[in-house]
Amino acid sequence: MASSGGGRSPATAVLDDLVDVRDRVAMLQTVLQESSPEATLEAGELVDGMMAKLSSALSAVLSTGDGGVASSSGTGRGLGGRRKRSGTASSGPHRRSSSRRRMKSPLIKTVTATTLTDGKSWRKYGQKQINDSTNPRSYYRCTHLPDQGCKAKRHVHVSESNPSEYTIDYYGQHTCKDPSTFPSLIVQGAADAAPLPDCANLISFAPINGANRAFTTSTSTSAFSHHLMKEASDYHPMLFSRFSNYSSSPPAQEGVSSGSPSPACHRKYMQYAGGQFINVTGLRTSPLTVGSAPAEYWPVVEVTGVDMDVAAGMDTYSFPSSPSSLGFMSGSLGGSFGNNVYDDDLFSFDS
DNA sequence: GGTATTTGACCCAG
DNA sequence: CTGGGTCAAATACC
Repeated sequence: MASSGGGRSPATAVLDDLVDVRDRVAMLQTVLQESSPEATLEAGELVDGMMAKLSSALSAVLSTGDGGVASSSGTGRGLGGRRKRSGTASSGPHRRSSSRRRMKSPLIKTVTATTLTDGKSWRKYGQKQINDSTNPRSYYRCTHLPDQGCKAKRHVHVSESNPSEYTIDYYGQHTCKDPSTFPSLIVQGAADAAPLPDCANLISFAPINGANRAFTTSTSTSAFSHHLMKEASDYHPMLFSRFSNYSSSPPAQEGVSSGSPSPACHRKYMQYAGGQFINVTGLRTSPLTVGSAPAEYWPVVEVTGVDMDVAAGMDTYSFPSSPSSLGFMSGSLGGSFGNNVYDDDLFSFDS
C-alpha cells in the first residue's frame, strides 16, 4: 500500500513517473500551440522525456509482476505492517525511507469560501494547529486516492479575518474519474470513424493490432480502438467498473455507434484512448459514445483556455486520467519502448 | 460491519 | 532543531 509508512513500493515509483509524464504532456500542449520550428524541437525533447518515464514505469511494473499500479486494495488500514506508535519508530521495519524526499504537490489555487463543499469528494486525514494561526488547519485528500491514485489535496483553515469563511489551498490536480463530479465531459473518438487524411497530428494510445499492446501515434489509422478499451477494462476492472454499461464484447458498430464521421478532423489534436483526451487546438470532432460507455465519463481537456478551475472540479491538464488507466500497457509489453518495429510511428508531428 | 473522522506520534524539509 | 505534513490506531457514525 502506497500510503503506508513502510518502504515505497514500485507502484509508487510508477505513479511518480506517470505524473511526470502528465506534466510533460501539459508543457507539450503549450509548445505545440506555438507552431514554430523551435517549438517542434522542444516538443521532441519533451516527448523523449515522456517516453523515458513511461519506459521506466512499465519496467517497474513488469519487474514486480503485479501487473498494475493500483495503490491499494482497500482503505489503507488494517493491512499488514501497521506501524507501532511508540518504541520502534526509529528502528522498526516500517520506518519510511530517509532517502526519499517527500513530494509536495504544487499549490494550484487558494480560494475563500463559506462552505467546504466544492463538488469534489474529500477525505480528512489530519488536523494541525499552525504556529501563526489561531485556527487549526485541516488536511484533506481526494477520496479517490486509494482506488484511482488521485493526488489532489487541499488544506482548509478558518479565515482569521472572517471566522465564517474558510481559506482553502488546493494542491495537485484531480486525476480521478468520479462520474458524480465531472461537470461536462465530451468524448472525442471520431478519428476512429473518420481516418481522414487531415488527421495528421494525432497522438493515440491505440494498439497496432488487437494483440500488440503498444501505443503509437496515428496519422490516419485507428486512433480509438475498441480493442484497447476491452483490454483496459480487462486489465483494470476496478477502474472500468465505473463504466457500468461498458461491455467487453465489441459494440455493434465498433466504436462508431453514435456520431457521424468527423467532418473536419483537426490538426494538432492529441488523444489518449486509455481514459482521457487532450485537445490541443480546442477544436472538436463530434461527440461520440465510447463503446457503450457513457460519453460523459470521458473528458476532453482543453488547453487553449487554461483556466485551472480546480475548485469547480475542472480537471484541466488531467493526463493521464489516472495512473491505473495506463496500466493496460503493462500486460505483455516487453519492458520498454523504442525497440519495436513501430517506433517510427511514435509521436510524430508534422506541423 | 464498514467507513469516515479524530488525534497523538512520527517523518522530514528547511 | 523546528514546525508543517502525514500516518495510523482509536473512535464515532451510519
